[in-house]
Amino acid sequence: MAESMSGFTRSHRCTEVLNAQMGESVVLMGWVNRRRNLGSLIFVDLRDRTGLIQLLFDENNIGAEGFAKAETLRNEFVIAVRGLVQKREGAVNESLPTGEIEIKVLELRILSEALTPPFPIEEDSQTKDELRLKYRYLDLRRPDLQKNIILRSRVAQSIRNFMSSDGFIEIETPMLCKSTPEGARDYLVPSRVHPGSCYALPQSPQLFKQLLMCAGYDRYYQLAKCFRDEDLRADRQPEFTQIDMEFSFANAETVMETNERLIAHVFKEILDVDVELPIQRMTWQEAMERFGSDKPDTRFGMELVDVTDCVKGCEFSVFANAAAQEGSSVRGITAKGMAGMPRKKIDALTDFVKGIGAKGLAYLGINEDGTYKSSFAKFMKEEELAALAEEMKAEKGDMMFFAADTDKIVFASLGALRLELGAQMGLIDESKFNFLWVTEFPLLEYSDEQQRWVAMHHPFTMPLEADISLLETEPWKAKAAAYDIVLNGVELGGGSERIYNPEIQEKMFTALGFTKEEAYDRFGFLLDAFKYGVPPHAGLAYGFDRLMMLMTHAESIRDVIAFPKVKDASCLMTGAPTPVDKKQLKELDILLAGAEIEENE
RNA sequence: GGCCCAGUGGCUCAGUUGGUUAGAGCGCCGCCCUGUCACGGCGGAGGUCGUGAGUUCGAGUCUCAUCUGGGUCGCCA
Repeated sequence: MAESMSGFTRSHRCTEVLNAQMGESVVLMGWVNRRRNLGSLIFVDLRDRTGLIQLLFDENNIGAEGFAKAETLRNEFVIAVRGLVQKREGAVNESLPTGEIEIKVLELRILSEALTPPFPIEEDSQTKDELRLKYRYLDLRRPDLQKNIILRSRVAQSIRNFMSSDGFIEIETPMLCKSTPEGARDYLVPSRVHPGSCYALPQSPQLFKQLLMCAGYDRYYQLAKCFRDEDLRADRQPEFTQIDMEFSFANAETVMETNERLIAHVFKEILDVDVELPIQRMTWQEAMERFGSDKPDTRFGMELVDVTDCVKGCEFSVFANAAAQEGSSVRGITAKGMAGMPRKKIDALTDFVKGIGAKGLAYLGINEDGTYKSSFAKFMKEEELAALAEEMKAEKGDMMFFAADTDKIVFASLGALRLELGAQMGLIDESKFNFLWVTEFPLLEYSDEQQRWVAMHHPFTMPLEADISLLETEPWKAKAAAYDIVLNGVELGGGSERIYNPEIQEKMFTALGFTKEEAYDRFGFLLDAFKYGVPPHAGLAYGFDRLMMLMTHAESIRDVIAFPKVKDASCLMTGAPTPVDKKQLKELDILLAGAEIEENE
């Protein structure tokens, strides 16, 4: 039987009692975290979002009736107590901030009883995600998750404070937008008033923020909800939050400089971490050559080495063929001290890179006695192997791995292998925050699916000034005035200078294979806007969830989002998405393939 | 869409080469206990092994299919 809290006003949260005087009367409310019944003494750890405090129930204080009620308390009951703050008579609990004090309870109200939870409400949950997400409201009671969610709020506040004081205006942009087939798949929202037509949920506020620049708001930012109907990953949800910003009369330099100050501000304020400024910069080309990735984890070395020249004309045809072909190469990485790696493990790594797209993995280990252990040594001369080892800077006891294929596959497989080995060998210092700007991305990339060149970033990305002329001749060689911010090998965010010159924009559309009509059909409102006076502008957007994941050292993005979705984009708690009422569909004038159709209704 | 991993009392797991009544810890229920804090002691309930089919004298264990969750490739301008 639930009791009323009438007459009770909470005086403190649990750990806030530390601010109270000894002997002071307090009123606390919260959840029963654990009870310890000693017979005629009952201890209860009361929990709220601030932590725990011990309650003492003694018949001498609370009376027979109150004590009998205390005996019925179970985990997760919601209770209110009135009592006195006192020093503990027994031992101090060193592991609690409130470990020296307790509340001598004089009055107890049971505000809400609780079923036994389906899994323990405790830190470092071992429970399967499936169950945690079904009962997310219970999962969210766990202290580590509460810590993440509360930290997220603090980070958001810190960002807002910085942006506001740096002259940015927070502006909301629409959730119901125009669908544009470029980019990720849209979530569509059918229109009732316009049968057959749909809104799209925004993949990002990109076009709106550019229009805000046209409108003269100069510096905009927003914590924007974004939606992409693509498959999920450990760091990808179908709906997520961007820290989105745009600057007028600014170039990449200004954007990067401002964001370095933002990052330093947030990391100092929230984590007391000093981010060394300026943040290191690296061109896309350099990132690929050295790390095989456009988002390198610079917390450890094991960089890629190009040995194409070294193996040209050797007898090992896999190497020789790749070395001879334009756009292909042979590259390697050296795993220090791993020459003794068992064959089984090498095979596992080979399977690993095959999963990335490589055809195989060549290895060359130098045993302590100077002999080789290798998948290809028999095809090569002793001096060729020695030259290869020297190029790789490998010594006795080291293991080298090589990939020979198109550059794209070589980079992808060695980049992934490097991360895998780095993790396996324990080379990664998890306490580090290594930021990095990756600049000068290619403007275009080839889409195998669409059989054409598409914008790597988006179609409004400005080419580097020196490359503008390439747009009409060899657009695939053009580089973009785009930049990504990378943290510990995770793409935190990206941005670019935008095209504001209609002639360049037209060339860009041409390079992408759009006719002028198609371009106007999709983006006419933006192109029109640019005719009425547009400032040069540039911007950036971060994945806020990813930022939080890294700041909290969470393993999954789900651990920093209150109500995340699972792999197939459904919500295990609410069951969304669900079939909808036929009446709703009828109003929207839509037929769904999966829905039952009954004509005579 | 492909590949990989997992699914055994409420939770987390063990379960040997297929072989009697499927185990443990925690939790839960009951009794006892005045200084516990992962309280302690005694007793108890609770699972047919995700689902379906197959192989077999016999399946938690082997095979196939399927469902659920996780990871990853494709995808994510």
